[in-house]
Amino acid sequence: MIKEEFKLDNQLCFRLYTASRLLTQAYHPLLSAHGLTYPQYLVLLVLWEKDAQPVNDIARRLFLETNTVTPLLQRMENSGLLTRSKGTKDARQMIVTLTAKGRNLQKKLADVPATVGNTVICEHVTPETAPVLFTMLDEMIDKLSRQLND
Amino acid sequence: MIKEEFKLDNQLCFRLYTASRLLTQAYHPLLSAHGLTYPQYLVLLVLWEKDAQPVNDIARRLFLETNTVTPLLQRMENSGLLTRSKGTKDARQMIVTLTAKGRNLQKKLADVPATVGNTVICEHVTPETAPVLFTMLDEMIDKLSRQLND
DNA sequence: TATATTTGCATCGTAAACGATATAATTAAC
DNA sequence: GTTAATTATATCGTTTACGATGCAAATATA
Repeated sequence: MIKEEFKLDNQLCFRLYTASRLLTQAYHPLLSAHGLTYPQYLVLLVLWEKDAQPVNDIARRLFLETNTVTPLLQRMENSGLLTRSKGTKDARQMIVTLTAKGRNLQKKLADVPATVGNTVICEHVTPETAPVLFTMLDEMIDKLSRQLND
Repeated sequence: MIKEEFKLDNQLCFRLYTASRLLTQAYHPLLSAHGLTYPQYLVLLVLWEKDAQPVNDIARRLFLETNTVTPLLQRMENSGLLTRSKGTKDARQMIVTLTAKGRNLQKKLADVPATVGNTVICEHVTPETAPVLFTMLDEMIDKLSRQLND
């Protein structure tokens, strides 16, 4: 008999991995209609909150490495969503700025959050219980990101 | 001002995506010491529970497509963890079977679940509260996997 | 000020993910 | 019993992720 800890049904990581992938897939039809991928959508969320950020700030906000974000931004630049230009204060930085096309996508994607939100609602995950889930995930993210940066 | 629904801090999917990635990174040193990746570890979990399964069963168990699992299994075959052989009953199937090396890894990875388990424990995520989190994630996975298969 | 270290970004290689498509084997329909 | 539809894998192309490494600019140190 297999040890309890090795059963797939007892794995938190597998659940997170699966839920993340499936929920990302739920975004797919909504985003691909506008030529976007989910990580590209995340970059837009970051820049809609605060435009004209260096690569490093975007990467840190998303808990990603710059070697993941750089090519991602290059593709978004190629599709006309943003521009990348050398920083004036610090010449090492690349400042990422939304184009009009990138800004306007916010209006076109206005119903994405609600649409996806509706697809995840179930018995124990509702607008009322979401804060509990958010707290648990936030604490884990906080602890893990600390530990991985040592 | 950005709409509330677009704020990164209000996104469930981003939390799941981040928690999943960071927790997977926590597995990395433990698994790479044995030449494994996290998805490969998941395949081992599946096969340790039940050996000699067709590709399709493994893929369904992991909520993955066969075009993801096939190359994954090919790499694991190349590293000597398993063998793939045509099914006798149904010649279309590829039956995946662990080698001695693949089976023995279970002993060598014996402390992985506990080690990773300790790294995620935080105020609101403990062995006592885990079932709540499991239920929420399971319901979401169940609902999403249904919706995506229509 | 010259040198060493750090920082910000980029490039490269490998391994997932996944949509689209192809191919062979099985099953269904006629 | 052919032909059509389905099923089980596999292949291909594109986009992430991420470790390792490189390079130029900025900062710290001698």
